[in-house]
Amino acid sequence: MKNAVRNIILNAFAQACKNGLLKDSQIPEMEIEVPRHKSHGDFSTNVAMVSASIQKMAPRKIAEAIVASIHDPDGIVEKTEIAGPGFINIVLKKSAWYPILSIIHKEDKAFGSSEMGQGRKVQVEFVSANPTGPLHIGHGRGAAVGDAVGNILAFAGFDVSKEYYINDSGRQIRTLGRSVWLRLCEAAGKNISFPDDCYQGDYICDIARELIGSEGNSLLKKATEPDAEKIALPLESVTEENDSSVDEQQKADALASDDPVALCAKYAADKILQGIKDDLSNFGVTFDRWFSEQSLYDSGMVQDSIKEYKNKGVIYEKDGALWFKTQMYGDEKDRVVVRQNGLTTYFASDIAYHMEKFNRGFDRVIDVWGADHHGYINRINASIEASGRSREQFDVILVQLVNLLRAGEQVAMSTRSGEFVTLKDIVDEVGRDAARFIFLSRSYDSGLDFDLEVAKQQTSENPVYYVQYVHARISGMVARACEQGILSDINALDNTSLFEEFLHLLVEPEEINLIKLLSSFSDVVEKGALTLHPHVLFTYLMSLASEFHAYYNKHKVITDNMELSLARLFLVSSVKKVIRNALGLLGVSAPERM
RNA sequence: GCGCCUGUAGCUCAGCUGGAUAGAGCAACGGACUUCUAAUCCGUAGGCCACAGGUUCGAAUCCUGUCAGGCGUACCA
Repeated sequence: MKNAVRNIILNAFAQACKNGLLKDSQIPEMEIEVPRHKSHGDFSTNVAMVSASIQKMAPRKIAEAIVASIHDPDGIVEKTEIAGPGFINIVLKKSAWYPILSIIHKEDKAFGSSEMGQGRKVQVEFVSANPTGPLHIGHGRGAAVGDAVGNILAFAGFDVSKEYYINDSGRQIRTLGRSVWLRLCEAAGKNISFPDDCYQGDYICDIARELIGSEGNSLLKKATEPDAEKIALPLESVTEENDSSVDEQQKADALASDDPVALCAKYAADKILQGIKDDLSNFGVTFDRWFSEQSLYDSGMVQDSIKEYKNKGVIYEKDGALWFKTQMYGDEKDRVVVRQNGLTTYFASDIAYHMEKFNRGFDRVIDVWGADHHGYINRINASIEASGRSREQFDVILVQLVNLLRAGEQVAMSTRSGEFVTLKDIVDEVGRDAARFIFLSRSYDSGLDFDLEVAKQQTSENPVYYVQYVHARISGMVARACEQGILSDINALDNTSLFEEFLHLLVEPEEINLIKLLSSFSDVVEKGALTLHPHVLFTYLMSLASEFHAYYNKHKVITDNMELSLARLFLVSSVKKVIRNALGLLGVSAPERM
């Protein structure tokens, strides 16, 4: 609808030029917006004001010229007015809105989608938590955001691929192996002192016990050998002993198959990763690809990319280490890619990974990170720019922290001690829908208070029910209409021509407001895709639900008046479809019954 | 010190690619169920949009500075 109005204005502008009412045919960036106040019409444009300097005319004069030249072949404009400093306000006829309802029914699950992305390939990488422990609440927010952003972009016409990057290489995996091995030695009856830098959580002990069970005696036997616990060395020590060099893959030594610590690492990482996959799947999040960091080493991609950047002169040697000239691209200082001891840094594989992403043909790459990683942005930006890609092709979504509360009281969490509330705990306690909806209720630029008690409540304090209730209510109404024979069956609503002749009976302000809101859904999706901010859909859903509840309380849909009932059923059924589509983008279900 | 995010109603936050009279939920107060689901609705009250300058026809929105909070600032991941 907004586009229809835009065309009318653009045509009027051109016509006004042709008639000599305007001097210059140039149209600057202008806006067609839905005004805050209903008294300002259905749409409003600032085109006259922004053209003032080009036309060298007073805004109101320009507005008059445009309004005088408006041609409205479809007869959708009720009236126009010039207001304030030069706004052109446009009021549409009620009849202009009705066709939206048929469009919603015809397009159904595709209503609101667009071709904005023109099929461009976009990758959204999110969660990507290290497989060294279960997902916690922060990962949950990242998962909800990444998944929703991906859904929205896909709906807006991008070719989206969702990806999880598995950090299955390097130091932290070695540490995981050490942690498990030490717990295993402990279980074998040894008295060990568990280092601070190892993973403290109970799940490590569980894995150690499992490992004893599945691997039988061989591991247990090794664990009882004298000094068994002493082989639990950090990655640096292992590689130093083996006189590792830059060209060697750091993982090869650390995960040698005859090393019990390496065996523990492999087992534990697989186990934990499987848990992560299960938790995400329970949370309704699926990925198109799980990408292994180790595979970048195995394929030689890491070394290749280092070589390539060396050739370009952006990687250089200093103090026995290799540095990337990130400072040249706006970072505070240059960053190390390969350390003195020959081990690559995390940055090295990230350079390779991002290079690989673009090599796979993505036009655009979006990373979703926890806000505590923001210091990393400049680095990755530098590597992408140095490879000749445009900065526009890469976005980082920084998701701010989640503050977990229970009935207003902060829940103490410490990853260090291993005492934290996992995503699984939260989903088990409050449910998937409530969790996802709350995660997406606010802009990820802001910190989020997540109160477990509120999320669990089935009251108006909990927004997810407010919206889902609309969907369930309408389902109930449609079912009743079928029982009463007003509709032959649920599918009767798909036959739009049966209803169109009665739509003129929809004259109540609440009805027109609802239709207007429905018609703006595609604008909301577009805004979400443009800004990469899913919470705009949350806000939209809340206003749509609110408008519906108000309507419901004031007017009966099913009445003795058959024709009016049909028209209203067609309206509420449209609301139902849009609610379902919008909730779907956020990964929240739309129940038929509550 | 430097960098990123945030500062809007009592609380939690929308609004920020500049627009006309500042929005919602919760909390508070007063109302509405012989009714298609009261998990709902209607009404009242609540604001120097952190502060100070600037840009312009117009600033919560953009720029600069100040203050406050969170996070970051490794040859860690």
